[in-house]
Amino acid sequence: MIPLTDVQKKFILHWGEMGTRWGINRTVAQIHALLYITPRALNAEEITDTLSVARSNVSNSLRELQSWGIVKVVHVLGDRRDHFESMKDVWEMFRVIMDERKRREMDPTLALLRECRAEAETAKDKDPYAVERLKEMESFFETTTSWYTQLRKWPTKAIVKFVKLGDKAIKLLGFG
Amino acid sequence: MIPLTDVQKKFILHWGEMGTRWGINRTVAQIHALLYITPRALNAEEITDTLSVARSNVSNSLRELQSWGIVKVVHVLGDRRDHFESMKDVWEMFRVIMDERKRREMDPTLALLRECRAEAETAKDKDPYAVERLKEMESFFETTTSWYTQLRKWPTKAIVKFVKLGDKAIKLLGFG
DNA sequence: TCTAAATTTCTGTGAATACTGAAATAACAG
DNA sequence: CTGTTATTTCAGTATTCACAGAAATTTAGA
Repeated sequence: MIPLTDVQKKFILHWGEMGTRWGINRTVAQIHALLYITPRALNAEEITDTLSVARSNVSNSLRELQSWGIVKVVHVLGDRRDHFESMKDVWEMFRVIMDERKRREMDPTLALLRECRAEAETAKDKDPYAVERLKEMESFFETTTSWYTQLRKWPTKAIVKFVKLGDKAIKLLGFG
Repeated sequence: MIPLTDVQKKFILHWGEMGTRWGINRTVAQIHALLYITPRALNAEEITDTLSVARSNVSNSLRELQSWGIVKVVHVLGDRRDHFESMKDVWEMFRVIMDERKRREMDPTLALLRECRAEAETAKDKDPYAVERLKEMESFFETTTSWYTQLRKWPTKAIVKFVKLGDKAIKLLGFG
């Protein structure tokens, strides 16, 4: 059992709430926060005791976090148990999360929109308005996902620089 | 009751599922999809019948959508009832949604991170590791929210152009 | 001011989800 | 091979969330 400072508790609780608002299980998010804010890798029982949740719940939540790719198993010499640690580079972490969400949610949505539009265009009971709306939605998802694909290749430093440019970037790139 | 084509049904159902994955109530998302794909404004009863959900559910969901700012009340001459229509410009719609999520979730998170860091730095039981992690998280949220604030001012066309530049933008801006 | 329509509020119910604890399985040391 | 520890699976339970339907309130025309 890891003794938590008030600050750590506050952070973990908030992260859990944030999770729920973005469709991520509260415990999953809390475990992630705990591993992120803790200097060393923890084993499942330490997590169980620290957060007061069932061992099996921890097991499943850890699997979930691993499937996202933001938590990894590590081993400690002389200890049979699995230990878990979170990715620590925040930028990389959110890149990984975004990649997953793109793969799991954006890509299928784009596929569905294309499918819908194709069907709407060939259907007997024509609905030109729906076709139009679907087209626009499709084009939005196309543009943003492709944008993300480009942007994710940028090194963190380039992004930070780009941000600092602010409005100036529009002019520099020649989009008046 | 609005007769829905298969395509419309498919789109509405998918949108509902997408909603749940992003922490948005299924019915709320479905109503939004319905209003988006429908050419004219609908009254609450039409929505009730079309989606087969309770009148009260529609009422609450519509209030939620209005609080987000993506659905508006309109009136039809000679009809007392409120009619509802969705914003149709997809880019503007997502800008509005992002603004709200920033306001509701990002800004408070950033505030909490600052608070945590301040407390962690002055606490008796020093935890330099936590301070470090909180700092990095804070800086990430600062950078991304400020980035978003800049970017949301860009006209849609500029964003599309920017996307099409792809990797070239890095060179053009001089971030090698 | 009265009445009827429209809308919202509220409370109980149902469904989905999260969670626990026991049992089963796997991994390992002796 | 055997006993022990670690981990996962699974079935039942609890909690949360979504929803329906009734009741209350508001709105506006007569």
